[in-house]
Amino acid sequence: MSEKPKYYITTPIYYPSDNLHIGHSYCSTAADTMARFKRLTGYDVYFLTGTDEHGQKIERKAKNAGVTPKEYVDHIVAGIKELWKLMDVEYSDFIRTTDERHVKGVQKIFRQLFEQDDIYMGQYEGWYCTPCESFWTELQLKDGCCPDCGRPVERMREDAYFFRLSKYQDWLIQYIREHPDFIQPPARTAEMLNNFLLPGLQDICVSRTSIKWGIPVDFMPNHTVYVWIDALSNYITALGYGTDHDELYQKYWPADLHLVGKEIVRFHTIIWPIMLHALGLPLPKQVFGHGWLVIDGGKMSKSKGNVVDPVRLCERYSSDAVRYFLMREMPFGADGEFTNEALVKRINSDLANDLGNLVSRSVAMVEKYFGGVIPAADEYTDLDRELIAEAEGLNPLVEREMDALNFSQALTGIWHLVGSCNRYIDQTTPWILAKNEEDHPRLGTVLYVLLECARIVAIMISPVMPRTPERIFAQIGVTDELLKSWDSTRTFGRLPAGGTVHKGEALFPRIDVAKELEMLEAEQNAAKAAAQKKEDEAVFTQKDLIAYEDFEHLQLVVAKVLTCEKVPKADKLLCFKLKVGNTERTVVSGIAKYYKPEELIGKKVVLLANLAPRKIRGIESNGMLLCAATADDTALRLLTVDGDIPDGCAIS
RNA sequence: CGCGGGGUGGAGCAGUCUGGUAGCUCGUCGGGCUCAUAACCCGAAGGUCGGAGGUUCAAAUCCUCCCUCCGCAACCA
Repeated sequence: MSEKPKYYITTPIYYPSDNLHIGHSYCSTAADTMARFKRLTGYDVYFLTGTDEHGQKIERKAKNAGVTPKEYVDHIVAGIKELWKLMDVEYSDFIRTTDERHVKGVQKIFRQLFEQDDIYMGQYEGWYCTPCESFWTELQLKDGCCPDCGRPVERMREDAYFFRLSKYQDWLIQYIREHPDFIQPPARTAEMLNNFLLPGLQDICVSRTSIKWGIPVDFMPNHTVYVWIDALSNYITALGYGTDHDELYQKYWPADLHLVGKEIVRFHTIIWPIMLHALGLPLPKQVFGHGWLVIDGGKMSKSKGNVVDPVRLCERYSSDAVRYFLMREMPFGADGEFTNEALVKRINSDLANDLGNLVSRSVAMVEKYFGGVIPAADEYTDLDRELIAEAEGLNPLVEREMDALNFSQALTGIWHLVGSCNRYIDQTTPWILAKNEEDHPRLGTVLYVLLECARIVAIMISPVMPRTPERIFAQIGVTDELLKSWDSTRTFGRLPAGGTVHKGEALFPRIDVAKELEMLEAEQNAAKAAAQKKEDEAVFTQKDLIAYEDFEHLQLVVAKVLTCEKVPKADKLLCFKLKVGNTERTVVSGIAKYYKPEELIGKKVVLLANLAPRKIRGIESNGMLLCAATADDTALRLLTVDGDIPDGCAIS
């Protein structure tokens, strides 16, 4: 037996803080499509997916839900596995970063990097909250105090591990330049070089003591391994790297393709290659950053209530239809707009009208004119030969496009053949041939050509649509596994005459677009309303009690906005000139997203007057304007004073 | 002047690297067919290719400047 070439493909490991949305399905569908294509074309494929379960956000979510972090993620992960089953995402392995094998692997990697001095002990400066034993960065602080308990924090240094990215910077720049295919699409290469690599890499802090929900450094257990060191390692820990059973690692590493979203290309093309190189391991052959599914021109977000649920779509339209839409509608590297209308129209025109109807009418004619028995082809005419040439040309075309991850182009090519078949029927008018006995050999040829084309199409679409091919085979009477193989599409005419066709249900029933959209919209509005309601019922958690004197420290006053303008080159900042009694002062506030400067002039607002001054974007800000905001910052309103009262008045 | 990507008939996109009749899908209008899932086939209308300038015999394509949208980065006391 000849050894099959291997192909190792991965998805990112998803963050199970919530159920996954259609964007995650997009990535996994692409990976699965590629995996299926490679299997079909003779590769020994290993397809890895999983979940990245550590970190503060999950710790906090679990706390809010009143369960342990592990219990929390177990629940979400179960849902994710169900989703992949529903969508026919057939992975070889599913790794969770809480798996024992992963934890052990990461600890070993961390230790090795430390022992060879690529990770070193350094000092991390930040703000420390003694009661909470937590370190916070400047940004995490809330009103200069601990975001958890609200108590004051103090400036402290703590020991922390750092990873020497800087040491490998020049090597990586050279590697990327010598391997132009490493980062795809090519625009991402320029982005990485210009934005991160050429300006110079900083060593990054790779351990935290403030985060408990993570992998402890085994030789210094109060330190937790930084999330990206943890997460990226999954691609090799899943293969048993560093254990006594590393057969999979030996066989499949390096990965042929890491499929990732464009937002994490950076970690996969900078930190990960440096980690691997430091460990003396080969690099993945390619990292492909795909685009996002956007809605109304923007990201999907929970709080906007516009998150598209893949489960709902698959249940309603079949996973094959959803997978087809995702792979066909937009070029893989670029962002693409997701709309219900586009989805339903694609299903109708491409799947129901073009493909489904083609199979249906072809099979119906064989039943009608030949009693369901597949006729033999007679002489081919030029018209036949033209169609046959297109069908035979599909194999190399699809192979080329799929290898370049141009899913959309591959499908376009396949559908061109479907269109040609429909045209062929009109050109050959089989229903007229059927009227004359002497035309029956010709009629048989026409129908044979159509069925054979249907067989080829069924095989071609199978990586994208795993279920539909069997339904087509059943209708056109293909039972022999050899006739379902990729190689069998290279030469036309493999379908044996004499078999029987079976007209079944419509492959893809036509959808009433207007009705469907109305229904989907109603559903979406309900979801939006639910999201809104959830927001309104924001969880309130009482912080520790404080003494009245603590409150007295805050000097709150009424201030009148004299002028207000945008801070140049900062899209969140507004700069205010405020009148406070007989004084004036400048305050900078990050609320430009929520207010136009001119609408604030003259307003009486609430100022925290005795906050220590601070330079922001070169402007000294003296105090802080009080605002109310939702937890996710989708809505924010300034506090203003009700009625007429002079500025400068104290607030208590 | 932080980095990157867009702006092409009503909608969504291709074409731009390698200048030379502006293409595809959907929609609209007209026609044809009746094998088929009111499906299929043919034809038509509809574009100063974001704007201005330049190079050229010739620019969606190359150069310069500008406008605009979207990400990333920065910024959020």
